Amino acid sequence: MPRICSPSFPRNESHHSPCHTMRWSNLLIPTLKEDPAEAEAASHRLMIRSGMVRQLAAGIYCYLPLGQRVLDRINTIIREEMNRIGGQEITLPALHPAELWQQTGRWDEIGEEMFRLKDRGKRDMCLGMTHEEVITWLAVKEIRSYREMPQIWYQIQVKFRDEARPKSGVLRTREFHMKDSYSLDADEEGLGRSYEFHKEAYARIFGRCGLKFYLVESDPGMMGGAGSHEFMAPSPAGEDEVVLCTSCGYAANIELASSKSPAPTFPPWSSLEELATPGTRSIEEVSNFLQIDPRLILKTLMVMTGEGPLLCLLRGDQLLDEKKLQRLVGPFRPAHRDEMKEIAGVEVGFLSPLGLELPRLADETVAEGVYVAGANREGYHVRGVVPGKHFSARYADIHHVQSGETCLQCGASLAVEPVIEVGNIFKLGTRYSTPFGAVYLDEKGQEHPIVMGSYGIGPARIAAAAIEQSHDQDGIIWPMSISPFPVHLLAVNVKDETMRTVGDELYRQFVAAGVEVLYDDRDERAGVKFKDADLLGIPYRVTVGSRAIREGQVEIRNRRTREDALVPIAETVPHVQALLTETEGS
RNA sequence: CGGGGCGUAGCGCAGCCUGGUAGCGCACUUGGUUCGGGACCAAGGGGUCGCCGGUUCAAAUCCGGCCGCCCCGACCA
Repeated sequence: MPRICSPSFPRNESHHSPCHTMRWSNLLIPTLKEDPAEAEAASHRLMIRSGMVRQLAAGIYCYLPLGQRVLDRINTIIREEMNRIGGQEITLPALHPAELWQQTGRWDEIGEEMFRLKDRGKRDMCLGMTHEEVITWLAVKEIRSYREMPQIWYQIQVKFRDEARPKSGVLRTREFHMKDSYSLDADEEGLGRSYEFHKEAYARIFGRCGLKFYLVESDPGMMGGAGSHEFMAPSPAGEDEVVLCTSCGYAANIELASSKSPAPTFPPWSSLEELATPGTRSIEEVSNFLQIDPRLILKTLMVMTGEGPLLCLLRGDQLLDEKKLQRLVGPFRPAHRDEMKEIAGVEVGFLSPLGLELPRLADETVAEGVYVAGANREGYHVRGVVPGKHFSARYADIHHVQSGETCLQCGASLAVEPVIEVGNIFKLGTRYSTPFGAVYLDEKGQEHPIVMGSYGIGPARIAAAAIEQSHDQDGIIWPMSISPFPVHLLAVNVKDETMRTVGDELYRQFVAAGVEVLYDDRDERAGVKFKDADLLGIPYRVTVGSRAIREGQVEIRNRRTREDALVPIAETVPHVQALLTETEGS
C-alpha cells in the first residue's frame, strides 16, 4: 500500500516538504536500550540496537529505514565506480529454470545450498545463488563479434543460498544483496584488463566506504579459472583469515597461504632409542614428559582417502591444513580410533611411520632434522628418527600457517588476521562460455569462446564491516560516506518554546540547503536522545539546548572525537556544510 | 550435518530441581511532578509459558516427540 500524500500525513511536517520527512517523531527508528540476546558480533548488536535491521528468520533480514539508507549510500558508491570503468547496470531474474544450471553441471554439483522449487507445471526451478549462467545465456544470444567486446555488465540484486549455518547478523545470510559484475572479453589479455579495472574500482569502492581492507590472493575454488583475489576487511568478527607479511607485502587467504616454520636447534641424537612414555598421547603431554621442545616431535595423523589410509606427518607445533591436503589427495576424513587400531595396530598417540607399510605424506618442514616419533607400541616413543633415513615419504606443503612463522618470499615474520570477505574477483576464463557455446567470431572469421570474469561485492557486508571497524562502547561511528545521514539535529527539550522554534528553523534551513538531516524532535528526555544519537553514530550532531541557546549558539559535536564547537545559530548551516565538504570521503 | 545452549508480555530475564494455573526490570497507556547524558510518583493494558502428546485430582514445572533460534565445528561455487 503506497503512502498517500494527504493533509494529515506526515503528521508534523510543514508545508515545505509535504511528502518527505526526516523528523524522528515520524520515522521508524526502533532503537533498543539493551543488547538483543542472540547477537554476538558488534555489528550485529549495533545494527539491531540502532534499528537498522530486524531478523525474520535464520539468515533472513528486514532492512528498516536507517539500514536502507546505509545500503543506498553504499550502492551509490558502487554504481559510480562501476560506471566509471564502463560497467552497465542490468537487472536479472532471481528465479531460474533448472536447465540453465544443468547446462554447466552445477545443478547436480551444488547440493543443499541451492534453494530449489517446482513451478505449477512441475518444472524444476531454483533461486539464483549467483548469475554466471544467466549472463552466459545472455552473451550467447547477444554477442556475435569481437567488435562487441569488451562488455562489463553488473547487477545489484538479491541472491539466495541455503547456508548450513547463517551467522553474525548480516554477515552470513541466506538471502542477501550482492553486486555482481561480469566481464566478457575476446581473449586472456582482454580479461586481464577487465580484471585490473575491477581491482582498481574495488579498491576505490572500499576506500570510499571508509573501510580498512587488504587485497589478498585467494583460492579460486569451484568457480574455476585462472586467478582470483579477495578484498578482506580486518575484523574479529570475520570468518576468514589472511596471512600478511608486513615486510614484503605478501598477502593471501590462509587457505592457500604458505609459510616456513622456523627450525629448532636439533640435539645430537645419533641413534634410534626407544623411550617409555606411559600415558602421553598428545604432543603437549609427550613434550612435557620428555622435557623437550614440541618442535622436536613428529606428529603422525592417519586419514582415510579415496585410495585408503594415508599417514600425514607434521612437526609437533604444526596443524594440518585440511584444504591443502584435500587439494593434494581429494576428499578425506580423519581415521576413526578403531580403524587406526586395526590398520596400524596401535592406539592413538603412539602412531608412527616407522615400520608401517602405508603411504606417507609429510610436510616439507619435516625433511630436515631429527625427531621423537611414536613407536607404534603403546606407551613408547622413539628418539633419533631421521626422515629420509628411517622412513621415506612424499613431501608437500600441508601445514596450516600460524602467526609467527616466516615469509617464504622475504623471511620476515608473518601475521594471521581474521577478516570479513567484502569482495572477490575471479578470472573465469571459458568455464561457462564453453558449455553454453558462448562464442564470437574474430577478425579472421574464426570462432572462439568468450573469455569471462566475475566480480562480487556484498553491500551489507560493507556496512557490517564498517561498524566492526568503527564503533565504541556507546554505538556506531559511521564514516561520512556511508552514514545514513550526515547530520543529526537534536532539540534537547521540545517543550521549551525557544529550543523548539530554533530546532524547527534549523531543520527547515538544512532541508532548504539540501543537507539530509535527521531531526530528533521527539518529546523525550535529553539523556535518551543523546544516548540514541551516540548509538546511531551520525558523524555530526547539532545540539539545540539551553546552555548555548542563551548566547544565541548551538553545539556541533563530532561523534568520533566527541569534540564540541559552539557556533552562532545563524551560521549553523554554512558551518556544517563546510565541515561536510572537509569530511567528504572519510 | 555433528556438538552445546536457549525458547515464559514488544525487549532483557526470574520461576522449573522440590507440580497447586505466572512474576521482575525496561518499553507501552493515563494523570501529576521533572527537563543537558537512558527521571520520579500513582493508576493501568498486555502472556494459549514454542508446538503436539503423555503422567497426574492438578503441568510453565515431570516424561516423550517435534519445531524454532543462538554458539562451536564441518560446509561456504
